[in-house]
Amino acid sequence: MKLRSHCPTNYALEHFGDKWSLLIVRDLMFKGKRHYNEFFESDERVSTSVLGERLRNLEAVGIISKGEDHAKKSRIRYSLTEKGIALLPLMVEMIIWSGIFDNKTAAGEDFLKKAKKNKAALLTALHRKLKTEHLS
Amino acid sequence: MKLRSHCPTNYALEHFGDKWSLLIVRDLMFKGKRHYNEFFESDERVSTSVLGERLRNLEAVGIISKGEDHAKKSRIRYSLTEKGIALLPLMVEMIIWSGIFDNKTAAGEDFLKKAKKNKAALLTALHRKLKTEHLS
DNA sequence: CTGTATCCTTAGGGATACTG
DNA sequence: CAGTATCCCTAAGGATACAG
Repeated sequence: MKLRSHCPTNYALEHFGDKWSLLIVRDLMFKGKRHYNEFFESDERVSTSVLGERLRNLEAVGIISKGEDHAKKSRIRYSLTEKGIALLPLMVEMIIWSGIFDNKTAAGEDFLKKAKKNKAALLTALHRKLKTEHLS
Repeated sequence: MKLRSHCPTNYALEHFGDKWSLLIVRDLMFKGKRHYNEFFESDERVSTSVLGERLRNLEAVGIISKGEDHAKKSRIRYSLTEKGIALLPLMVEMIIWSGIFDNKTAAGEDFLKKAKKNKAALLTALHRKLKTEHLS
């Protein structure tokens, strides 16, 4: 990966600075989705070519990993890596920011209330959950 | 602004989900830059056309605002709006994340240490500073 | 089910010149 | 100084078909 600069903001943007990558992270992190077809069916209507490319890229930069589903070996299951799980605080801040400024997003009221009341506790709980579910 | 969905993650991505917008926010937020030529001179080497388009867009979505420089009325000065300043926690989390995983970024050691030691205090201090400097 | 491959169209972006 | 306008090329993305 050749970076435009070594600024930390830029480092992050070169990893996931596009309109699709973090939607996959969101699906893995908050929606319990783990399979290709589940990502494909998300509301934003990604195309197969874009989805394939983003999955490949996220794996290449170490944010997600692929493994076979233990229930059905022909089925591939995606997981967040440690690097991916570490995006949790960033994702939560994104949700909070949108919650403040998007008056149309009624969804997630409960989440926002929790985040406002005790953010640290919410992060700890989610972090533990992700670790047990995604790190083998 | 026509959104692909009303998911909060998507709302945020539709605002600044590209490789350039948050670099401008970074310059305003952490580098004290306020003018066109200063953004243009940043390390990532943005082109004039892209810079112009991004400034226009960030203003259109309410993250930055334009005003004339009180020192020199022909000079335009950019400011973060309240909506832009509210991106502070998100930006800080981005920097922390990159600080963990980018071993080449030695810069900002001091910032990272402070963020780890007492994040809330750092945020409060920066937030106050931004409010006094950007909100007239 | 989990993807690739292909085709085609559109959007992003670099370089440069130019304007108030 | 603070941009816009233009040109041109490449990258991104949608649609569809196909493969293991």
